[in-house]
Amino acid sequence: MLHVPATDFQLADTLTSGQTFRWRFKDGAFYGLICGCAVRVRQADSTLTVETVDSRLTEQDVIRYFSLDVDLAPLLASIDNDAQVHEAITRHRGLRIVRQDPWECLVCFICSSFNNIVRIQGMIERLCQEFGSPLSFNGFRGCSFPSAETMAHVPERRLRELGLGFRAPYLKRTARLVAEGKLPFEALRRTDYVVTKQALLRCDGVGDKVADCVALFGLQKYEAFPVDVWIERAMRYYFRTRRPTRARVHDFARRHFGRYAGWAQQYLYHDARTLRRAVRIDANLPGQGVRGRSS
DNA sequence: CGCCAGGTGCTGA
DNA sequence: TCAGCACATGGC
Repeated sequence: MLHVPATDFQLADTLTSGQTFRWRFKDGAFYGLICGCAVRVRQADSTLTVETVDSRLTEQDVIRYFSLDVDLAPLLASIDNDAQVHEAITRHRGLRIVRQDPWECLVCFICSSFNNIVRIQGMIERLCQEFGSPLSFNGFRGCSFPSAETMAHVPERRLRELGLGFRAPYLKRTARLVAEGKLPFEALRRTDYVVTKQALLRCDGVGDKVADCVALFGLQKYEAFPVDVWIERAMRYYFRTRRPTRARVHDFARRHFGRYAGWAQQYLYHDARTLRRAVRIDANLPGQGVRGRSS
């Protein structure tokens, strides 16, 4: 059991903001994997409690995964450039971009195209149960994420049987590319955003939006600004006259928000979705109801 | 039944 | 460069 100091951090906002797909909330805690170790995580004030039976997990792993080493105040100040993003920051302050495994991140966001989050989660979970290794913990049955080598050898038909649809051939070809070492994640982590994005775009099933997600969530390219339907809607705020095409939105956002545009994107995205969801009932997620508004 | 979901690849001006 | 379309699947 690890107790990790976590100031200026909101676990629930972070794990329900759509950047990850495998965390599950149950009985007051989040169940998932950090660095391949099955964990149960909960937050009380400024302390994170991480339970695990895997002795390999260190406090440093947790700090790194949740980006607790990032000084949030100056970062948020740098993107706090208009009333809309200011509201989003105020409502969800403490939301952080996590550091995901780039391969897992790539697969998840290839699955995300033309899809909804609930179904993406199901697809990923079936993929792990079928081709990952079992990892149980406190009655929580988890699975490791299948390697690129494993997925490169799975027949496309088997992927389709998991409900992956037209993404099956994309995943298969991308897995082969990664297994052959033609997408060197660790090298990309050290290079700049433009080169990284170019490399990601060579994968099948990866366009501008997915490449930006992997660059942002998997490789910490904080300038990356993924533009999906939700962000497109939120960005109409800045486009009173011209029609906000995705290319124009992307260009504008990187100029308007600067080096940490990706963080602005995540706050805007999460805020837009929680506002929409506030009128529905969603008992699966904590703190996602009507919050911070009086009427 | 129609519409929507964290889009991408392909085609034709 | 850019609009128009097909693409699997499930929830509402």
